[in-house]
Amino acid sequence: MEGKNRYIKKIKMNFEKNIKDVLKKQLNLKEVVLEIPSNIELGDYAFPCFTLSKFLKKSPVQISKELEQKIKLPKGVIKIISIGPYLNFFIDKTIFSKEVITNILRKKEKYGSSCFGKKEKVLVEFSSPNIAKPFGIGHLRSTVIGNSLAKIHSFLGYNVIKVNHIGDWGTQFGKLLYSFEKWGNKRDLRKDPINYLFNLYVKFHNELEKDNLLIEDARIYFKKLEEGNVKLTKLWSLFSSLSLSEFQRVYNLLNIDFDYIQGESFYQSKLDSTIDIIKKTIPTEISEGALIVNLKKKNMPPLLLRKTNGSTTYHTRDMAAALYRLNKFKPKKLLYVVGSEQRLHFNQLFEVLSMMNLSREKFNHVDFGLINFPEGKMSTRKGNIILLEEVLDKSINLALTTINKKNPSLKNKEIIAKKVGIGSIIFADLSNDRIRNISFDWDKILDFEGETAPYIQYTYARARSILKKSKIKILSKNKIDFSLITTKEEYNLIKQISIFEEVLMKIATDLKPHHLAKYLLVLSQSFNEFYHKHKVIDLDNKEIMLARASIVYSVAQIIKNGLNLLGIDVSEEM
RNA sequence: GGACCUAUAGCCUAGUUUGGAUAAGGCGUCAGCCUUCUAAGCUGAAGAUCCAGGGUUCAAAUCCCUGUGGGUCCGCCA
Repeated sequence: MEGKNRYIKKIKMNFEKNIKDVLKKQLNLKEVVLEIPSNIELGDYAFPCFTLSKFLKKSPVQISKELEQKIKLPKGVIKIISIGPYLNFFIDKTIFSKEVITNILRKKEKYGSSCFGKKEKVLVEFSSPNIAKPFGIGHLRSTVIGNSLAKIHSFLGYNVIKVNHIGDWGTQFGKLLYSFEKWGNKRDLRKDPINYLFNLYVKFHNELEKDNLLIEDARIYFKKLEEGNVKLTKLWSLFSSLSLSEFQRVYNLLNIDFDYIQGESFYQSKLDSTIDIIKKTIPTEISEGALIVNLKKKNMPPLLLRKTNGSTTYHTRDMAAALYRLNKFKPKKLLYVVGSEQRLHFNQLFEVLSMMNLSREKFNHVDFGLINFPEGKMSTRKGNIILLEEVLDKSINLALTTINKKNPSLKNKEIIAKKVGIGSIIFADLSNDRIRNISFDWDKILDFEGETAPYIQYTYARARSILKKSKIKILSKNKIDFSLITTKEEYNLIKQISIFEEVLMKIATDLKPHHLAKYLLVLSQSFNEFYHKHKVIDLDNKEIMLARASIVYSVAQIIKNGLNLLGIDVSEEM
């Protein structure tokens, strides 16, 4: 708690501490707990009197009433009122507003950032699409969650390493190489690489249903690949480079980049030594001809290091990756942004690492739910998936249509449509707790009203438009009279603004970006309420105009900073 | 058979980790608001046995137990 305060309490006046000190002295207690009232009109802090009633042998209502009479005003507090069993504190809005707003005017696009992370390294593994398969809507989740977590950690002063752990190895490539040799040719491959390979993959699975011995052929092909068969390796690397250049299109669209693209194949040369280290450090055994780490004591199935035929599994490659990353980057935290269906896999992996005395706490499986069709599961193998590019394109097109309808004279329509269309898709994913499954619905994902990115982007454009029309230059050296901030709507905004940093810190702890998405929605809602109730541009009262404009400026700045941390762009107009 | 996740208005969700003041928001429905800073907006109304049943507590959507529904996973796929 203390450590937390050190980083986030840039505000000089520590209202909370002042109130606690006075209460502690008055009640002769070592510790008191304050709450934030549910309604802003009930005050800024509240002290519940329930627990006291036991040894004071009075009702909480009575205690609260007596305290109201006896207690002296803490510094920064202007009013104390007993409301039922609570003692409610109202702080000096002028001081509070001044400290919050001056802070943001000073820090601008850095507002909310800090040195909380102390430059410690955080490795984020995310996106990780599979070569030779289309970039489906399912891969959106890891991509945008990982990107957002990476950005937020950087913003909080961590040294972030972004790794794209491409699925480019394993029996699936045995299947593909086998299929290509049997049914494929290079001329058709060049025309439309991913679709062509994808169709081969689907064909393989169709054939597999008729003849389940085919899987053995696939395993043999993968074994040959692992052993460095020249012809297959050449083919594999052709598939790989064709796929990567297609993926790059999606990353460009989403404006996402990586520090390392190290697919599973990257660890191939490190597998033997990895197995050696594991064998030396912890007990392993041969079971049904395969090399395993037995995890029965941990109530888990074994970790499979080497298959009966001698080739490796993704367990082995993930172990190699973990050891390599610990050794090379010495990270404080490692985040694996991978779907929740792999939970057991990561629990096994982390358990083995912990058996090897490699600190378990560093490793985090940032898991998330599936994207399903309302009628059931999407399946790459069966070929019923939705392409991410298709979703993005549709969304951008719809945004363009909407602009033409609502604001036909707007300049740079295409650029803005792209920001809105893509932002909308990203936000739809990030705005709910990642653990929940998502039921894919075209109508829902192509909706720009209500709790969506366009709603927030629109709020931003509104705010910027006011500032532009007011012709006021908001500078940190401006003399702003904060005592003119008197309305409920204004103060509500100041309160919202003040907790931005706390929201980011929470995300660094529980790794859930939806807190930020929900925060930006509430901030935008509060702003729109304010917007409709109070006029900012008022040429008769320049002082009030300046005070209100400083709030408008601050809200816009936070929306910009916040959306950016989710990987979403804003536009000055829309 | 076992393990993990999940359940909040017609629908989608926040709140659950850290128990407190009338359970919050969006979609949809109904009634209003554009000659005044962008209506992708705002105001109001209707709409909730917080899955069920027990327990702990002054106080439970939140903690504990037992069920039920849904999802995911359970060595040679990743």
